[in-house]
Amino acid sequence: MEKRTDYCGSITEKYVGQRVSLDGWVQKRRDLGGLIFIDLRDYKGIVQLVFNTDHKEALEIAESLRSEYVINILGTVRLRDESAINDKMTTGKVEVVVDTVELLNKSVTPPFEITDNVDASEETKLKYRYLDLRRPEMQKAIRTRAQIKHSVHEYLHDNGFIDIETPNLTPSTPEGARDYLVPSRVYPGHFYALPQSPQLFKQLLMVGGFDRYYQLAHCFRDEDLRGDRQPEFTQIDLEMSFMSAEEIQEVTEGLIARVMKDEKGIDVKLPFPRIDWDDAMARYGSDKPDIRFGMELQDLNDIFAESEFKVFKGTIDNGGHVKAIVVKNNADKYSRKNIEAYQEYIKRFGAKGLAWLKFNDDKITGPVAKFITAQESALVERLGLENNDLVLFVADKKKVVADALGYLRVAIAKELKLYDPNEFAFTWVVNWPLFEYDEGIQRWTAAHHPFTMPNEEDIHYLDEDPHKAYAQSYDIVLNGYELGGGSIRIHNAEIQEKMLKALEFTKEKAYAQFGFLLDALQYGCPPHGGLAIGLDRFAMLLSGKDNIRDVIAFPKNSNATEPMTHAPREVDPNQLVDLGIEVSKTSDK
RNA sequence: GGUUCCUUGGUCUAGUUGGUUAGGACGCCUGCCUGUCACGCAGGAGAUCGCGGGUUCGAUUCCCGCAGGGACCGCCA
Repeated sequence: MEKRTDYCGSITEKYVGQRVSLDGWVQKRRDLGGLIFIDLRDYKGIVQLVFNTDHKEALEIAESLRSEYVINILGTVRLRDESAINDKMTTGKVEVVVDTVELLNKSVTPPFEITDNVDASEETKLKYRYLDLRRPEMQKAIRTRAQIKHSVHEYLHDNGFIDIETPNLTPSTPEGARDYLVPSRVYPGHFYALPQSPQLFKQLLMVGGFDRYYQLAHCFRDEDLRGDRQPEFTQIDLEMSFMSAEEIQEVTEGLIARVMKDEKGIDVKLPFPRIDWDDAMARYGSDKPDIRFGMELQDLNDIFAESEFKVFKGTIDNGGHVKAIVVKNNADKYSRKNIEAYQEYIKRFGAKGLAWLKFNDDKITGPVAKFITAQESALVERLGLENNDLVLFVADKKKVVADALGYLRVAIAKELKLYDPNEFAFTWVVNWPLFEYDEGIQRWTAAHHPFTMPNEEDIHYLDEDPHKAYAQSYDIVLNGYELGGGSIRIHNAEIQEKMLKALEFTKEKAYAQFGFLLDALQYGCPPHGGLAIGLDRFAMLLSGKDNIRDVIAFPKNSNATEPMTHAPREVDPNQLVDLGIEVSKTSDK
């Protein structure tokens, strides 16, 4: 086997006349008889090889080559004839005349072609992930991810952060996401949990005197998957002592700016805009607003408070909201049928209906127009209606209005291409509520996590009316995705105990679960805070993908299984005996 | 846990009043071809129509159940 001198994708005019040795996979063979062309591929690209009767032995081997065979060749680079130039290839002006070829390995016929325009199903691609990974766009995405990690390590190292690993076998805590449990053999009936995040450990590192910690931490959450959620994922995890929320955000902005520069060549504008959580919900119907376009939600309660239109007035009288978005100059693109399809869709958020009207020739039309004639002029003025505008109303409870209109705003902007898909719009969402009400379990839970510091001026609410408190927490949002989030933590044992009490922890329960933290807070814990950025989502967005599967080498499918290795699998009964575990029949799937 | 859609050669798919030789494209195999790059030409192989049951003279097609897959809601401190 000849030592490789160059990569296929880098052979250009500069190489003309040079003798090269290339390794790669056979992309395509075009056999013209006494002349054979082979496209040879490596991760840098494809170059055309020529086999002809000048080198009969090589030609003979070339006849037997098939897709994905692995070969090494020796040959000479030459310019193609003017008529044979292929503008679609970066190597299209040249070709390599092969005199010697060695077959390094055969391949059976692959289940799908190794190309970016692959038409195989997601399932097939995952089953043959090692082939999927050979595709150029996958190579690019996984390499982008690696580059981001490299930039992160450099930036954080240069800024005095130290990389510390925290345990993966940790205690389970019932707050938050469902844990992946790992049974203990030594103590049957006892379990470790895989970390949902290194939260408590990084706080303890602050107590331990490492005032700038970071880690590319693997995290595990046993919850159902989405396009931007996998059961195991990686966080760029940061924690700092003696820093304010603003200072932590500044460091984070520097980190993001560095990655954007390294990976995309983009100089992002700093600082990123900040928006209060309350405003984000009111204006965008989302705690992770996509600010690349407008179409903000408009509150119309004052206009419709005395309306005869019962649907609106009734909602307002019951403490609900009437809000609308205006689709500018595109009313003609939306038929009654389109709008009813959207109405059907938003029912999943609990919306009972979708009222709408169109504005043309200085008047409103549509099914609800006749009910709101009294408010027409006020509405036209408030919304600044112009010809061919479409107005979509949702009247309901606050959360339903936000969910439904927040969804419609994004879906319609995407449909009408109201933003540049190559733009990267970062924003901070700050000043979150400290608590949120969980309808499912009928109690208040921590909006961020139980170790989040309330705003200074709200600390007194912890004793009086905890649910009025806002928190020193912040999310970093990119193009409508929650890229990361963090907070200033509670460093005072007294406040931490009040917080746990507000969450209805008894003192005993609090100590049983978080005793080590409560203890640590008493030994001179420095003020501290931090945040974590989802590496997978960041890589996904920088790669222009819409699923984090595409930036994870071996991801799970949407049912949290892995079609290639068939994880999770049943285990040998003896393993269960060792662990003192019995699988109940009813849970057997 | 729920809603909804899907499952036909290796891959992607067409297929309705229930009777078809289950059609196409790409891929694969054989032969021919010295300027192809979506090479071309000629020929060929390859499908128990996801599994089980039901209705029917007859089911890829209709019904029920199951399995697998996708999207979404819940869930994701």
